[in-house]
Amino acid sequence: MHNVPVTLDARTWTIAELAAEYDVTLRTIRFYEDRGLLTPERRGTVRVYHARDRVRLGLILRGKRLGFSLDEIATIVDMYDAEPGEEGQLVYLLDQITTRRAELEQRRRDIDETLKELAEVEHRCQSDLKSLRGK
Amino acid sequence: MHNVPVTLDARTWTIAELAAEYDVTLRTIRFYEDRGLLTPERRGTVRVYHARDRVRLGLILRGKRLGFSLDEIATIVDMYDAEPGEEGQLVYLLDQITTRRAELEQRRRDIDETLKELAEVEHRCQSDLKSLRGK
DNA sequence: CTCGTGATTGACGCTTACGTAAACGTAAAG
DNA sequence: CTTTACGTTTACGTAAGCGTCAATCACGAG
Repeated sequence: MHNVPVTLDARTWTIAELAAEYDVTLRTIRFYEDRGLLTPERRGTVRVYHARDRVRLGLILRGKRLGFSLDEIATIVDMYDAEPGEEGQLVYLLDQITTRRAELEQRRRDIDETLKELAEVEHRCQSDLKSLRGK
Repeated sequence: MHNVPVTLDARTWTIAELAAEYDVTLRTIRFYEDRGLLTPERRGTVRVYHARDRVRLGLILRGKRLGFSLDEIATIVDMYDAEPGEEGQLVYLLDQITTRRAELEQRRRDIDETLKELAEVEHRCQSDLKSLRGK
């Protein structure tokens, strides 16, 4: 079903390449590894990042933009490549999804309200500007 | 235009009431005051919160849910009750609004993508569950 | 061999956003 | 007057999320 070819897609990245692409520091990437969010291959002592790591980094940063903590991001990101596993695991995952979805929908409501109010402030500003210039 | 009656709406709140209503600690509310986000009246040494403060607290917490830092929240919240002021100020405000709107719209895109992907994971889980039970 | 480039591991520092006492003030109730 | 409830300031503690050295290693080019 969701089996993925393992060795096709042989492209790899260095830590510096990923850092440049996503505009974060090496320190940040290594920190995410410390926190268990990334698990690059080691070739000797050096880190080698595969497509999987690259995708995960993208997910992590998106999670950050959404205001999740790294711990929360960990549980979210881990859902993406969870293996089928046993029933309990699946049920747990589905529960997590429900929770996260509720949070995200709340955030979207917050955003919409804020955008609406910003639009009002903007209108105020613009009419204030007009009456100031039209004076 | 946007003048508001000053003394109507005489209802006030204690710090504990606000804390209970918004489910935050007293410490948190006082901290926001330290950071200049709230400016309750003082009756002697005691803090007295008016409708304005209550609204601002709501805005602050919404900003937090959106993942803004308190500094960013400060600039956002301050836009809401900015006085007409001079032209430069208005232009600055309009610029801020543009910036914040762009951020919020990015966040909304992030949310929508995440929701979409969560839905996919959910489908996977459910079909996995079925094949596990139907087995 | 040596230099430069890019990588590594500590380890300490810093900011944000509060938590958590400690010590004290005040006002109404018993 | 003492207790109780609710408030206050001061101040140190802490977790998260990195920044910023410093010292070291590996390797290809000259």
